[in-house]
Amino acid sequence: MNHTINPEFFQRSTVLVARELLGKRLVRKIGALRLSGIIVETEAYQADDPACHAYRGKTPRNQMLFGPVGHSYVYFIYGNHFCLNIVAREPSMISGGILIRALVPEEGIAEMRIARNIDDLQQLTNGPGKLTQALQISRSEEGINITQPGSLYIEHGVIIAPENILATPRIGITTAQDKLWRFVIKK
DNA sequence: CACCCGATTATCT
DNA sequence: GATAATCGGGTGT
Repeated sequence: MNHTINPEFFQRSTVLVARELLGKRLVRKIGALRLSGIIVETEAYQADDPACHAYRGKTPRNQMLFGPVGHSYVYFIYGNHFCLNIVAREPSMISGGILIRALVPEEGIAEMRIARNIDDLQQLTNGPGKLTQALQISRSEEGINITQPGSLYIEHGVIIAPENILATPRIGITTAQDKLWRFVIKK
């Protein structure tokens, strides 16, 4: 499965889309170079959720979360790292997005090792800031429509059986820890 | 305009 | 397993 995803896919419950993004392939094209990996960890953030950037209203930084679904939202955190989100929400929700937390590298592994300055395959894209570094994603990759082929998009990838998906509290936040909105593929 | 803190990572032990 | 590093944005003065 290597074709892109319908925009309607992202116009559903943010939590549902976060779960269904597992197994999809994230593709980054830089000229003739193609880098990709299978999404194996996501987190959902939506408007009525204190942990969501958009919870306290629209600002220049988070406005993408209120914008069209199926587009990228990139933010800078801890003074060092970029994190990649995909805008997704049901029509009744004002904002929402899904943090892509980890990939299993597929194509362009040699290029990723150079970008990361590290050899260990396990460490290449196993964190939100790590995968953006490996795929060379920064603020200039914000606002891209990831439902059509371009410099950044998502393909169908592989099917993940429901029994292989684990739901847990989200990482690195202090509120709403009762919400099991982090999804990972069991190893 | 100053202060505070964060959806993290690398680099130790 | 623990901790320092690091700086842009949000919030309030």
